Order: sequence, then C-alpha cells, then structure tokens
Amino acid sequence: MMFSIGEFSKITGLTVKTLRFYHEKGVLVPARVEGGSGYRYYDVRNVEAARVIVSLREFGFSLDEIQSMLAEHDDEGDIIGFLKQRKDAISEQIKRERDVVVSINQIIQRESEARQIMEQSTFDIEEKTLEPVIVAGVRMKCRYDEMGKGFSQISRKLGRHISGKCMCLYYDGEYKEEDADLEPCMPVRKQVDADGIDVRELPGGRFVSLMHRGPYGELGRSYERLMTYIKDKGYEMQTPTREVYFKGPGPIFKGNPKKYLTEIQIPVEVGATPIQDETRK
Amino acid sequence: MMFSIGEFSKITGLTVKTLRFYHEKGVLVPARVEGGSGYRYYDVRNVEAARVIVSLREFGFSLDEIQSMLAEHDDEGDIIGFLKQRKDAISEQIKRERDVVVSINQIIQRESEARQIMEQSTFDIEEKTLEPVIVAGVRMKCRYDEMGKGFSQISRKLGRHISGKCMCLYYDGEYKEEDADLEPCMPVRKQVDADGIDVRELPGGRFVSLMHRGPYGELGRSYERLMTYIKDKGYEMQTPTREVYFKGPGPIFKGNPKKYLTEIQIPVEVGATPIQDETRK
DNA sequence: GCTTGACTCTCCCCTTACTGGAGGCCTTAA
DNA sequence: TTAAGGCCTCCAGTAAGGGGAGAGTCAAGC
Repeated sequence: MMFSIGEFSKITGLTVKTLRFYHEKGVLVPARVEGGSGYRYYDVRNVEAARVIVSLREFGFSLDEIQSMLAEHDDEGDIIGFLKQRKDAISEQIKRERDVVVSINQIIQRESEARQIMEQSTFDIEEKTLEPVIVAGVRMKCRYDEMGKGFSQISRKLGRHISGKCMCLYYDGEYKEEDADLEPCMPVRKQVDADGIDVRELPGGRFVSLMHRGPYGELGRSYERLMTYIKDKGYEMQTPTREVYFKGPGPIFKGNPKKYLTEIQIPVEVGATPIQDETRK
Repeated sequence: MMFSIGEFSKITGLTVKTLRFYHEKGVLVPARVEGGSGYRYYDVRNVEAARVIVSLREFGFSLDEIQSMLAEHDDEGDIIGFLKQRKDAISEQIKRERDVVVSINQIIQRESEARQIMEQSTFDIEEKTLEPVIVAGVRMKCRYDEMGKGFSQISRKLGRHISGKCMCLYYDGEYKEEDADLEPCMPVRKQVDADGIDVRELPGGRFVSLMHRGPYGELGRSYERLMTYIKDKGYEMQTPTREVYFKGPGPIFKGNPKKYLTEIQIPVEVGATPIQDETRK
C-alpha cells in the first residue's frame, strides 16, 4: 500500500512542500521514488516515521537532531540524553522569558500609575501627613544629574526588596550647581543589610507637596510656588526635602521630559503665626 | 562628537555587521554618511537609540515592530499596547514550553523506571500480595491490539488524575482472537466521575506474577510458565488477570518491542492441597 | 608626498524550516 | 484527444544577522 505525496500529506498533516523538504534533507525519505517521473510514494513505515518526526518537532528539536536520532535509535531510552539536554535548554528559555514578562509588567504598572496621577491629580499644592517609611539610601555629594548612580547601586544590591517609587532627599536648603548634598532612596519592604547602603526608617510628619509635570530643569518654578505658599502660611520649612519620581526616564525610552511627573514634598513645622493668611481670602 | 562604526560598535555592544544591517533596514540610521566613501558616522542620539533598540530586542520585538515603535513614539506610555501584546505572546509560549517540559519529564521518568526494572528484576516468577488500588477503566470486547483506544479515552478524560502505569484486566480465562473481554485501566489518585469510564477500587489479594521482556506476541510463553507454576503449587487461578505495561510503545517511538516490559499478575486462591509440591524439593 | 596597516565599504552566499510561484511533466477521466 | 488536477524541479523570499572577498579610505610615520 503506497500513498502519493498528496495522500500522505493528508494522512500526516504535513504539507506537500514540507514533505519534499524533509526528503531533500534526508529526514523522511519516501519508500519509493519513481525513476522517470520522480514521483514520491510513501508506505506505512513512513507514516510511523512522520509521526515520530512531528512529535520531536513539537519538542523543539531541529531537523538535524531529529535525523541523527532517527538514524541511530528506535527507542525512547536511546534518546534520553537528547531529551534531558532539550529540557534544560527549554527551562533556561522559560527563565529568560519569565524575566521579560516581569520587566514588561513593571513598565505597564508604572505607566498605569502615571496615567492615574495625570487624571486624578489637581497639580495644586497639598498639605498632607506622611507615614514613616523604610528606605534604602545612598548619601552623596554630586551634581543633580549624577544621582542615577545611587539608584542603580541600590537596585543592584536590593532589587528584590524594593517596594515603591524612586525618591531623593535634599539636605541643602538651596539650589546647588555642584556638590549638592543629596540622598537617592528607594522604599524597601523591610530592614535589610547591604554595605554602602543605609537602610533606615524615614520619619513621617507634616508636608507641603506639589505634583510637578515637566522636565527636571523646570522644577524651580514648582519650588517657588511651594516656598511662597509656605511663607504665606507662616510655616517653617525643614530639611531634607524630598522629590518622588512618579514618572521619569524609563527603562526603555529616556522618555519625553514633558511627561515627567515629580512630586516635591517639603517637610514643614506648623504652628508659627501665619503672616498673610487674610490677604488670600 | 561623531563615532566611526567600529567605535560605535564598542560603545553599543552591537557588531559592525549588525549596525550595517540596522542601517539598511532603517531601524538605526547613522547621523551622517560620508558622500564619497560611504563611511557611517554616529552621534550621541544614535547611542541612545541603540540602547532603546537593544532593550526592545531583549523583549523579543522584531525589527519591524521596533522601527514603528521608534518612528511614532518616544515614551513608554505610547507603547503599552505593544508591550501588552508581547507579554501575552510570551505567556502563551511559556505555557507551551512548560507542557513540553512536562512531557519530556514523563518520558525520562518512565525510562528510568524501566531501566531500574531491567537491572533489579530477576525475571522470575514471584508471589506477592497486592494492595487495593483505585483505577479508571473502560470495559470492552475487542481484539487485543485494539485496547489502545481505551487508554486514550481514559487519559483524555482523566489525564490530570492518573498516577501510575497503564494496565489491563482480562476477564476471559483463555486466549481469544476476537471479542476478548478486557478492560484497559489506569490508576487514579482518587474517586472521580467521568462518563463512559468506570472509576472504582480494584481489590487487592494474593497474586502470582512474572515480568515479561519482549514483544506482546510472546506473552504466551510467560503465561505458560505461570500456569504451570500455579498448577504445581496447587493454587487456583482467578479472573480477571492483569497485565501492567511498564514499558511499551512510547509517546514518541513505537519502540523496539524487544525492550517492552510487561508484568503479568494472576490472582490466585491459595489453600487447596498442593499436587506436586514434594517432587520439587 | 608616499607607504603601511587598520578600518570600512559593498556584494554575495550561508544559516532554519519552510512558503510561494513559474513552468513543465504525468496520469486519468470524459 | 483533451482538460484538469496532481506532481515535478528550480528559483526566490522569509528574520536577523554571520562569514568572507575584493576594493576603497583614513591616519600616522617616514
């Protein structure tokens, strides 16, 4: 009982093209090839071989591998080595893919948070009481645009424990072109030790805050609004002030700075007499 | 500040070949191309773009996708759709790969069990007491070589619950060419309902067993040895007898029948007077 | 100004596992 | 005898580059 290539294609579910290709590669050689016409004819043993090939292809083996497996072996026991190797390779790949999925999920989550802020925030000055948080920080004296190193240091050493947005503490009460005294921090779930990194509880308290939208170069305007507000209210500004980076340069794109979202949080001492409170009404 | 293709290659970690290819595809076009010599020169913006491209490639995007992402967007928020789609595709793939790993593991385990039997078994007749087992079975009247349908029916419906080797119960006390009364079964972890399949506890008891190595066509010889033994001992054979398929046609190869391992288990009633017990001593 | 060595250019072919199409041969039914 | 359908070989193309040939270019040293 012989089958033409078309019939065999229907039986095995492999396309005619594929069958010709397998023949050319020597993976699946038809039982008989007509001398004059070159017509291929397949038999039952070919059907069985095709089934094996399909199975092995589903396992992700290459045709070369399959060919050597078919040539030398006819029992699963003989290909255990191949199978183990393949399994390890797939496991590796799954690991990598899972990492990618995690990364993508982080980006998606960050973006959806950023969008939520864009929709909900009034972009007005707010007064609020913040709870204490545990953070991991690296205090450094450098230019503002060099703080990235601190963040990468923290995320390298404590990547697993990070639980919130990047933020930065500013210990100077003023703008400094060079040698600013600052501390990049990231919230962590619990007290962990890591050398070079200070993990501690950041105290809570009363804050005046403002969500700033736009490039970092324009933060000054928002600081100005906050300072004016604090003076008006008769509060007393404390240090360190904080910036929380809700949306900045992302892991893929440096992003459009016009879309950056940064919350400035200035700790204040309330209780002094307000200076100009009436004029505002 | 411009970089030659070699310098840019070192900066970005992309090979010179890859950079030329990206240029040709329009994914990463050098800042300047010398008119006469065709030399490519890259600038800092190209460095940034290369970083983005590398990130997206790590996520598994194709160059075409990357090109359209770069052309229209400069912010992670703009490519959320792409990212979600990619994530779903990867998740799908992980699922498929995990299935493959499971299948491979099953094969490896089966083979290692078979090897263990080959090493440990004496291939002699044993007497043993079997515990009751819960099995899922399909009783049918057919030729012996048609029982495969029963197994595939069971594993289709109860795949998740199967906990042991395929086995078959034979209700005839004799060999039958046609219409044998048999029941393919598979051990299951617990009582489950499935229509067309009988899930029940198979009683334990006293058995005479023999591990048969070789094709099913030669099972007769092993049955003969068992019958003789039973008669010698003066036991009484019961039905159904059982065959447990330790190694048979595998999911990939139909295998080498010489390597098949089948345990025949015949339930016996002990206690009648032995007929020829003394002659054996 | 010339030479040398390193760098770069384009062009072509190779990889995997196929798919698509063109042009022509074979078989069979009407 | 003819038409239809099946089959053949050969060529080209896919994604993302790698390898190499042969030729042109750049910068430095003499």
